[in-house]
Amino acid sequence: MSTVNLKQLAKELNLSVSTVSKAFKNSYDISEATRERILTRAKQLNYQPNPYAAGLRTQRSQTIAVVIPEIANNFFVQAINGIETVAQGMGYHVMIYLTHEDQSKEQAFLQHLQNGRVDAILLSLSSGKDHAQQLKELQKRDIPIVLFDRIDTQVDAIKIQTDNIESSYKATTHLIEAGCKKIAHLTLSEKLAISNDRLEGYKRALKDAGLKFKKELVVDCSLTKNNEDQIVQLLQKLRPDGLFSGFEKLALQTYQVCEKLNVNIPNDLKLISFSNLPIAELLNPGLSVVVQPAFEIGKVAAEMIFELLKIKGSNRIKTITIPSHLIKRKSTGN
Amino acid sequence: MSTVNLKQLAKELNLSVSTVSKAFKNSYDISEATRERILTRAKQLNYQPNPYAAGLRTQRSQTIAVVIPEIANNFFVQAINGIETVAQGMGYHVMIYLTHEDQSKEQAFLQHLQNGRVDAILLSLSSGKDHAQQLKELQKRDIPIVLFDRIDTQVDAIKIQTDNIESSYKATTHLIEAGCKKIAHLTLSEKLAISNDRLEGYKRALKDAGLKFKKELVVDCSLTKNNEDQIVQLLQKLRPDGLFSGFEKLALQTYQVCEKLNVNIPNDLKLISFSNLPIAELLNPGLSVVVQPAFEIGKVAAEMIFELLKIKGSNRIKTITIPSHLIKRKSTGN
DNA sequence: CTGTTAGCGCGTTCAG
DNA sequence: CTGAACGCGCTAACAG
Repeated sequence: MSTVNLKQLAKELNLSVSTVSKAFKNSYDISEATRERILTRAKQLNYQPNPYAAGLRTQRSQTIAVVIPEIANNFFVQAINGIETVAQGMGYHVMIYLTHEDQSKEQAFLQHLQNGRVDAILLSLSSGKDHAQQLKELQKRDIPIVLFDRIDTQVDAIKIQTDNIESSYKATTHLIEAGCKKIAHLTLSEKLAISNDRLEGYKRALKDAGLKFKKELVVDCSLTKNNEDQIVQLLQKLRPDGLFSGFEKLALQTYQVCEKLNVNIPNDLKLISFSNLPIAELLNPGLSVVVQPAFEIGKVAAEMIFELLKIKGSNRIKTITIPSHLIKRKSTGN
Repeated sequence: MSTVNLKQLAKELNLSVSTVSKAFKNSYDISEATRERILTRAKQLNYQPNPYAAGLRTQRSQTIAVVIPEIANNFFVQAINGIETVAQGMGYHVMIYLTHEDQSKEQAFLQHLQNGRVDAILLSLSSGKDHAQQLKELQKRDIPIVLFDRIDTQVDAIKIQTDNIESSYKATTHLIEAGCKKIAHLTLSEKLAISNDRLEGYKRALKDAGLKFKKELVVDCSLTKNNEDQIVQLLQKLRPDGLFSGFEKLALQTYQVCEKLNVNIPNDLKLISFSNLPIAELLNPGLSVVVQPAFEIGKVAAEMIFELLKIKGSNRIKTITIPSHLIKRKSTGN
């Protein structure tokens, strides 16, 4: 705790608290001379106004919360980067809450954060069941929420996402063009819009290419914790020649499985995945990737938050979509 | 802001504020009956005590700050994970501040954070010049600081790090055992203890193996932003057969350069690096890695913070070292 | 231009 | 067992 406070500083200067206080805010209303004097002494004593006391008065914490499923995920890392950049520019502070894909924890956070600790919440949903109900509760309060990436279509809130359907369509088409006839798809929870959209893009691409959609080629990896087994099953029993993973983590697990099973990438299996691994296109031989504009999404989401904080109330619902980037890898392509 | 406050809740119940307040803290001193009544009604109205008002009274924010150079770095991500885990368990909140390797920004944060916004600071230094002076200033205040990973030997504070010298020794020795005769080393700022230690381990390994240390084989990548050029120079002019990178980012850049220059890893160049990339040993063919116990370091650092917060004042300086893990890659090894 | 006063929402003596 | 009253550090009328 800052040891010197407003009262002490005022006494030092033989001024009243309000005068000193105003010297920091209203540049007018205070003579330049005394203002100078106050600021100098304040610097000397290293006076730091207590933000919470100020916030108590102004009803603002200058803080936003970022609630995300996990942080060991390059998408979220880059998103945080974007968020933090914007927040820093606005003089705001960023709190991080990790739900670890635990929906009850997510709910607890959101509930708790209604207490005024933060002015707004940036939320990316955990892969649990429908969040609509719980989010509607929060909509009633006046604390703004912006959903990003892992959104829920049912909820009326601002949403920032990427073009999941289109990107998935392109990714799947990429595999088809590379000669794949039997393309598997790895996905997370069916309850997430993001999963459904990616599945949808995959389906459409198959359809447009005249390939049949087979349900058994789609593996939902959210239910069990042991996704590896599911992937092993998929590869061994169905022997797909292409695989489109909707999520980086699942692609990485696929790599591991392939190594174990002696499945050669890209000869035996061509792989493409959503991923924000640093220079993924370099490190992953044979892996084409769909790179989400994570930093941008974070940035835009944060900007929306600050817009909302200014125009409190004008909560026109809108969804912003920022396209992803498909990076093709030669070795997959032939 | 939580719409219902203590006063309103008290009025609802025909009780005084203090009674209600005590119902939440002192389980004694309040009859079980009224306590029950209060808690139920509180839940109904979704009463959330304002943490800042409470903190104003108790002089605690229940918040810790994590000040780090960057977040697009797997070490820091995992460290945050560890920190957040511990903090969450303690009911604490975590604020993130990214200095982007900008020392003036770092200083500004540390300065600013003296205002009571956080109870303690977890700090990993940016790669600037000596931090000793600036940190000593902060030592005078009563806000605890724990340094982790990127520490400064000059400062009297608790420090959590890994066994940089030993790990680097092992890593370099690994290259030597793989037959390398001319081993380069990539490092960051000389001002960071971590860089020096890693360099030191490298030197010792060379010495013990009877290899001469050559200054030109060591590239300090902190000064210029275009590290790639430096690496290109190194590889083209000196043609090392082994390379030990002290930092993940530099190893990744080396990969890129090698691809451009058509240098084959591991045939032409054997590579080993500190890295916390997810399953780095899988994704990076030919790359042996030194994996830092990032999560553990974060956890221990956070635990130290909470110990400090309890035993305020007893700031016995100590350094905790947690060993890294060397993962050898067959392809490097022969 | 400066000072007085009254809260922001909560915790905490101290009476009763 | 309960309530009245004060103060945490600061802002914002309102006076002067």
